[in-house]
Amino acid sequence: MKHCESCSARKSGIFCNLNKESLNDVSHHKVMNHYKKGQTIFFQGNPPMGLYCVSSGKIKISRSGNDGKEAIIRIAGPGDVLGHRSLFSKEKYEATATVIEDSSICFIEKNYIYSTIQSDPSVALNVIEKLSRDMGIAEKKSAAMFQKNARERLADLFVEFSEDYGLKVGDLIKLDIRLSREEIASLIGSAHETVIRLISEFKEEGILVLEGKTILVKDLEKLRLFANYNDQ
Amino acid sequence: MKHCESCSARKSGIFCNLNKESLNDVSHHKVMNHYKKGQTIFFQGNPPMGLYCVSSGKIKISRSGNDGKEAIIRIAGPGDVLGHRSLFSKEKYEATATVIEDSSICFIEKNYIYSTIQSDPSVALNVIEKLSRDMGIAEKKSAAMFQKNARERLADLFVEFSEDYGLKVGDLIKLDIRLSREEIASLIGSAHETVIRLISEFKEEGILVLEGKTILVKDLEKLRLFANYNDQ
DNA sequence: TGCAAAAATTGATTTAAATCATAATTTCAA
DNA sequence: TTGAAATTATGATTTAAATCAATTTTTGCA
Repeated sequence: MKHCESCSARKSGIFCNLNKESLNDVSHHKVMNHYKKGQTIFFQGNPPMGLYCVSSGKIKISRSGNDGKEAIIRIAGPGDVLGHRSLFSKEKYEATATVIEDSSICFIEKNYIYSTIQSDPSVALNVIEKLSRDMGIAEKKSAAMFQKNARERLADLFVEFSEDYGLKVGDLIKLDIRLSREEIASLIGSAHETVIRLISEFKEEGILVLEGKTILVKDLEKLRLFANYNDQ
Repeated sequence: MKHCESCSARKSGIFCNLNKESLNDVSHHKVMNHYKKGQTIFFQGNPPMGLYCVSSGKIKISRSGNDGKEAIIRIAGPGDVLGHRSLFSKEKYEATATVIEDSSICFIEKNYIYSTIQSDPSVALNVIEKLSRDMGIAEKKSAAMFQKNARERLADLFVEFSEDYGLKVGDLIKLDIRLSREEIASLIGSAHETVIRLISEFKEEGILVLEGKTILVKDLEKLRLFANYNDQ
């Protein structure tokens, strides 16, 4: 069994301030599961029984509309917590979590989470801080859907990906995340054909380089400019 | 000085579980201010010094895009807390809070908030629950911007207003909130002309009744249908 | 390895909603 | 009370992006 103490994802999680002893306690209350690409961790509509702590891999959190159109809320990676929102608001899951890259995810039981929050103010504060940050991101995204056009939203996403999943390859930044054009479209709220067209535009303009279907960023500054300003 | 114990807004706030003694303590650490319509409580970009607790009135929380286009994140009313998100995430305000109806708002200092959260787990849990609920609302809204058209989003908004600000007037529901068409447009992410056109369509279809510029809902069920209700 | 299914691409067409333009109505301060 | 400014309302025009359609490429599994 992998121990929390040695989990590379711990430093950014909600248990980051715990001492060795408390962390050991958490370790004994978690169960680690391994998921293959395509598997579902939880479904929209189900009741939460605890929370999930991502050790490795990538997961998409999505909501399906009544016409079947999927909207991807966010992508979660190592150190991220899943299902906490519904757990704490005492509602059913309002989104579905699907693994997009083989993942190792720890499950921690509801009761244990609540008792830890109540007994350790630092955990409570971490949860509050995390929720607040996520809230800011959600609000920003919601405003962007209205204030920015598809090109700006896509540039936004690629800037974000460069920061979160960017690997240096020569003077390029390789985006180490495999999403279909359809999924990218669901992230920025557009049709997949639009994403394809915009990607080839960015390629024409020397901002992106394509290597098969992986995307490499050639000119991050230009991308940032496109994401932030509205001049065309 | 108005005491928290007698504040009609308390029951829904983050201090709702406090005993008389603790509540008295909160009372002595707050300052109540009165704001006139149009005044600003805090500006996007400023650093938060504490949080605001709405006793009465209504406030709009908005973000301005780089082209000056305003997006209204939400409307806050009695019992709502403002500025907590930025306070807890230790970021600058990412939105501006403007009073749209004369309001009485209590300010509570940052340090006091933090010490209360750390000493009283029930307050921490209330904050966590509130943030989680708000987060769900924000995510739902963000998905709706993509999955629903302007008509559905406007119907959504009026259903929400019926629940939050609806007053029974005969067999109609009067929406007790005064927003310009422009502000309504900024709430659903559309142009104000679109809102005007949709409102008159709804009037034609016998769903809404206009009395001057106040809106009354005549057929809430039909409105719900139009909103394409998708709650869990 | 081959082949069917899925995904990506490109082009043509449509459409929802933005923008532009103008007029009517309301609001509010002098 | 009145007149200018703001808001609401309607119509015409434009446009960004969706949808539809057809082809090529990639993927994964039998």
